[in-house]
Amino acid sequence: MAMGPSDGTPGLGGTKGLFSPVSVDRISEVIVEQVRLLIREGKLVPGDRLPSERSLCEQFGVSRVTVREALRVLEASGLVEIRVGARGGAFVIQPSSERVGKGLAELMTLASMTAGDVTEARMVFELGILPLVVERATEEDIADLRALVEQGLSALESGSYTMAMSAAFHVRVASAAHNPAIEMLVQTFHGPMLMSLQQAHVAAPLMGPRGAHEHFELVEAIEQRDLERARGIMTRHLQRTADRLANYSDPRLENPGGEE
Amino acid sequence: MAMGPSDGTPGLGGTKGLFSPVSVDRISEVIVEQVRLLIREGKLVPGDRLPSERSLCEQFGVSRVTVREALRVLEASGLVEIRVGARGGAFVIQPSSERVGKGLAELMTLASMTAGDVTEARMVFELGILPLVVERATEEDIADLRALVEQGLSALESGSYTMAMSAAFHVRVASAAHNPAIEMLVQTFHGPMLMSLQQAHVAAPLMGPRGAHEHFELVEAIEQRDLERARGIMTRHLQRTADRLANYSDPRLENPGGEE
DNA sequence: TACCAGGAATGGTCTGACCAATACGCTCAG
DNA sequence: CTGAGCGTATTGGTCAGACCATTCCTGGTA
Repeated sequence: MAMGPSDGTPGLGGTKGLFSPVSVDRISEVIVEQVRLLIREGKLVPGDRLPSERSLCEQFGVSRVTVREALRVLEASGLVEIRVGARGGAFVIQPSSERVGKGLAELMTLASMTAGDVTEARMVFELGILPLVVERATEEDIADLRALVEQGLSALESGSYTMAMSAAFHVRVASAAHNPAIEMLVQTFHGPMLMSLQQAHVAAPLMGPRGAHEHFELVEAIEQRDLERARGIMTRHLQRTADRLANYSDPRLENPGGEE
Repeated sequence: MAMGPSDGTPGLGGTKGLFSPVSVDRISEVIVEQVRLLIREGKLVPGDRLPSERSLCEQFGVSRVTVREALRVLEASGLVEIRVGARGGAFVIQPSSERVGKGLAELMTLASMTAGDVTEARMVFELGILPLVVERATEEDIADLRALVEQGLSALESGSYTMAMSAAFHVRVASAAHNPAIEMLVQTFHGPMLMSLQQAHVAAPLMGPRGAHEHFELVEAIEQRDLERARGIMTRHLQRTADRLANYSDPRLENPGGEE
């Protein structure tokens, strides 16, 4: 008999008469908010499993549809991961820098930003963190960077160099600053960058032997803790990227085709 | 009679035998991807209205539940906005810097970042953009900033100064760089910052008359296109914030209570 | 002309069912 | 006793049809 939210018991037991806001809208949103809060408070930590959908229905006093919509939102927000089958369910996950950056990249792609905007912001940031990187890079960081350079060089020879490889290098450099916020942001920058460049099929021209060699030199400078040299190399490297990008008529990211 | 996805017609007409990937999972995800693509391609632009749920059901050949789950994901991703009532439906929205920053702030809050991490990244960025700001700030920018400073001063007198006001000032400064990517990032930084600070009830001590005066001076420096002075002021300003933050035992953002 | 009531469009929710994927445990053969 | 294999229970994914709440528009009435 489909009791709607109009009768006395809208589902969330105990809300008789003392609603806090005006919110009568969207029960699923209330559920989302509750779970979000539990996660933020640490009552739910990554790895924890939420009750099954059917169980949540009972606890919240709502139908399965509503619970499922809430779970969809939580999943889309990157807070939980849903697995099917027995012992499945919604598991709280650790929002990794990678995951976060990816979601943001999606939105940046759609925002009103030009490739030039992104490049400019990138220059500010990647140059700004160099002091930190030069100061804090560990041997492991440098070893990883060397490996990436090697990998890049051989890929370049075989003609299989991709923008993703360049992005990986820059992100790894940033991670040597040993600051999660910085790492995430650099990662974020490369998302929309990649999309734009790959769609325009300009990966190869952007990264010639010269670029690869600059990567090599940069690692060297970092290893020698030579900030000025590192800064010089990075400036040249990014500036060249910016210049080449400009030659592609600076297409808006959300419309890689360009139409002028 | 509830035809499941097991019979010959799993819903999305025309997929007989030529699936591209292995993806048979989650029909709603396919719908999300289609809409996402349409938006990215510009076939759907902000303001456009998607067909009604019932109409989408027919077009996709799926049930309303499935369509609704897809819409939930799109909504959570900040791509559409859903309005009820006649002439309602799902409307494509322009992903504003504000909206994007908010979503990211949520995730940053949960990621493993300390307030110190965020502050450090903020220093790198806000200092790095100063040259752009000093160069590009328009009269309108400066007028806005002056207004914000005024507002801050009077709020300070009446004891009603909030961190949100400080955040608004810094974001407005960043927007004077006239680069959407930069503006969004600064906005993003202030999200988790605010949460952390407000929960710790340290808004007031962080922003005394001295901080307000620094805001004033900064605007002045920008107006005079005096990069060095602006840089000096900003450095002092942020450094002081960082120092005070450190006194609060650098609590992890996701656990403002601190437990050491 | 101005206002208000009714209707139509649309999202929000409910119910109850079935299918698909998965993991656990039991049975039976070796 | 051990291992392989097959059920079976659990759980998410989907469907169908229904009703309610909100909102806008239209047409009738004062």
